[in-house]
Amino acid sequence: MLKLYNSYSNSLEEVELNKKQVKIYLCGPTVQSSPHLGHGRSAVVFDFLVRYLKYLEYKVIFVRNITDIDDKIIEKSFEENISYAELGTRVSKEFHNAYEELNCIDPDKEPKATEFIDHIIKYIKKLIENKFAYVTKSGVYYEISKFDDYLLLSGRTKDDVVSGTRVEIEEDKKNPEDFALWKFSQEDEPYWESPWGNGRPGWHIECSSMIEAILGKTIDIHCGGNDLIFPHHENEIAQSKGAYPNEKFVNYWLHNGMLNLSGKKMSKSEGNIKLLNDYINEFDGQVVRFFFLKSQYRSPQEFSLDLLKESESTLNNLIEFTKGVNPEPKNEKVLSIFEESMNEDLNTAKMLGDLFKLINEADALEEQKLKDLKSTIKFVFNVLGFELIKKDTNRKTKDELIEFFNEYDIKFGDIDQAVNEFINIRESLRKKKDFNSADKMRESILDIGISIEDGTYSGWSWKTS
RNA sequence: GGCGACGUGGCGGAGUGGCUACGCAGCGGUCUGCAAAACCGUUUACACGAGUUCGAUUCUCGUCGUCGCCUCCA
Repeated sequence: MLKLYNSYSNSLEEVELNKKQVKIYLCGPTVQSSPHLGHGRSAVVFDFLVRYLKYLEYKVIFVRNITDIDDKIIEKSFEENISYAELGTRVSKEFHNAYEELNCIDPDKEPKATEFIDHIIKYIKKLIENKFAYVTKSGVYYEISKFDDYLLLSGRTKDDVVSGTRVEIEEDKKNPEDFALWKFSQEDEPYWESPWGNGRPGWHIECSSMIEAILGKTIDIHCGGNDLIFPHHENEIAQSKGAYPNEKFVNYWLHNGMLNLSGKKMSKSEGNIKLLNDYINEFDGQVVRFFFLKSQYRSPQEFSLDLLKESESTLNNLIEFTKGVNPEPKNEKVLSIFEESMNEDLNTAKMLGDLFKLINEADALEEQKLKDLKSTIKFVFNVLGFELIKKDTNRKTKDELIEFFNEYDIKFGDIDQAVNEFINIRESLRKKKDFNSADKMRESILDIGISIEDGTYSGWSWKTS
């Protein structure tokens, strides 16, 4: 039985979902600057969720939005002297590239705020009709005091929020804590026409509106980073309940933990951001993905280069262990470890530990059982979006390879042939006990990412690293 | 200040009222011309103080510390 931690009830709940249709919405990025590792974590951990639900044979409808208009985007586009749309398109591409490298499955729908302006306007109209919103000289605002259940998600009191309010207080707001649904545009700012004046949507309204437009009034699971709990998700609830007071908005709220750098949250405001693409390029999307697997999704997770290297080692060891078998669900123990761990609020860290316990006992197994163990581990990792295949991270060009092998009078045809000839030359040196030269060759071929391992019984083997 | 989370071995990170997770790194060994890989072995941690208990890292209270949110954030 799948249990998930629901932020709304602050407790682990046995989830009840309809096999035929599970509606999931994940708050995606504001496309204002390049994706960082925190964005990666959110995308990957909820990708684990979606993949696991599919494994359990739920029919999932997965929506992840793109916020392509907001204050920051406008500000940034002014700085760069390009349009908000140009900036948004460019950054969206970077996000898509990163998602692909991380092997996150594409959402069924990926709505953009600017594509739903009409619907957003209708939504705001409804809120005004329902007396939850009012119009001023600067925009349209949601009136918090009209919504009794405000702050049930974050567990605050309204007094806390008022005292902590740090946003510039608009003169014409009824209460400082009221938030904008529609902001009238200033000079030069992009705008859309509305019944109240030219402007743009506020940050929170797009999610309520797009969820309704695409998934309907009630969804099963709403995900996002835990830094969105307040105010973003709190305001989404206020909007959705304001528009449809008698409908349940979200059944399960899931929030992932933040990524820390030396104990501090990685965030735009802290300025301690590590860009996703840097690490995807240096390592491999799968290594970064595996890094996220090593921690339970709600825990804060510590990031450092060394920890990423550690992930690479661990992943490579798993790849070595499962080498030469096809992914198949054969070993019951592995499958039960997988399901029991995932059922406990997607405890991927526990799963990994328990699987390694089995691997450590594997030497005692007879051949077929060992093979089944490997197959099943490979299968389970496939379900979670890993290939367990060594990726060729060697970025040498063909010309560089030709040049390298030329040094040893080897004509480069393909890599296997060239390496074989290389090894043969080296073997003859070893036979002549010219170990100095042989060791030099072994050393030099590391430059093109190949390590040669001499074995007593099997002669030698080579593998790319 | 308010609300919340957390403090586990060198680092990371699960978990449990009693059965020394696990990973990575390190160290020793087998093997090897050497190295690597592989395999074997190895370093017995749960902030501190008190309480409950036959027994607490796990429950309760207190202390100290760290972190998050308090309308920018995945």
